[in-house]
Amino acid sequence: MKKPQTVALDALDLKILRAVQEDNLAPQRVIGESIGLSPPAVARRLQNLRESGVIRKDVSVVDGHAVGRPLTIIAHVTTENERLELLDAMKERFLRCPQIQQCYYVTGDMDFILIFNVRDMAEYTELTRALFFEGGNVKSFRTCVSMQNIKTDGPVPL
Amino acid sequence: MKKPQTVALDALDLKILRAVQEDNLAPQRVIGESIGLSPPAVARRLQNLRESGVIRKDVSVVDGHAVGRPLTIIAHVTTENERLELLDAMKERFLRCPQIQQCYYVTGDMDFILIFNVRDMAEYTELTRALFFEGGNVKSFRTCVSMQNIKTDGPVPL
DNA sequence: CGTGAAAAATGTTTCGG
DNA sequence: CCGAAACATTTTTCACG
Repeated sequence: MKKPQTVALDALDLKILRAVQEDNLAPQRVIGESIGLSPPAVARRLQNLRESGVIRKDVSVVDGHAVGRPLTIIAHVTTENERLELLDAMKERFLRCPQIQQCYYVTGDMDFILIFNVRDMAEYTELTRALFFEGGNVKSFRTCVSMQNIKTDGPVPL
Repeated sequence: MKKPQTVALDALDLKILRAVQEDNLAPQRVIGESIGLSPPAVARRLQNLRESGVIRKDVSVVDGHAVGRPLTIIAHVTTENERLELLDAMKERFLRCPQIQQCYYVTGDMDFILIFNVRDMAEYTELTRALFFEGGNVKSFRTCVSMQNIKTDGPVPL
């Protein structure tokens, strides 16, 4: 699974990507029919797209509410010190935390933006203790609770 | 595809969910072996999980860099007026915008948090014009550019 | 509810254009 | 690089414990 910066993608590849971003369990025959290509051709292109890393992975999307984790929380974290080792340590900590679904290192005065998926407020509070207070190198953080997840995991626009 | 609030999930269902959140193309035989279950048993459980909406969808995850959309931008939007119709109109606008990958309606003084996936800054600037300035009902907004996507699309913790 | 073996569908490989 | 046919795997169905 290499990661070349640019892979040549023609119009057919884009159509395939659009299709599998909606449903990657659709038979290649169905995908092929919708874009005018035979199943083997679709298979070959999909294999290339996966091996070249254009398709990073193939997953089921699980509903948080249905599995007892209804809360989405967005946290903004500003760091105390921006020394590289300290930042890397923070990234590692965020990466390891299963309740952190997404983590971005951003410009501006909020250095990290984190998106949590938790059972309830108590679980989040406990996490902030471990991650922000005892974790170190956190100057301040701000918490936003999502009242409505309007859109989640949208496809990459093509 | 119903959406009951709570579905009874036993330990085996959770193991299956953990597996397909990593790779939903893995043969049911492989999943079954890793948790001590026969392929048909895995199949039935997966079908139930999909029909009950616990598994919302099955998708390929596409690398934004590889398809010419390397920029991730987080925008915080505060609304002018919180009348329901106006908020709904905004949600609709954000939903329809393909470059908006995620949209949350949150507590606090930032009413919306948006995550964009765009080609370059010019595209984002153009979008802000259409969505925020000409769109109406936006009091102010703040832009954060992601310098590093530490973690994206993590699994729901189980 | 899980198991095991047939049947149907899907995915893969081969080969000729 | 595509497509048609042969081939291998997987998914599904069904009878049974």
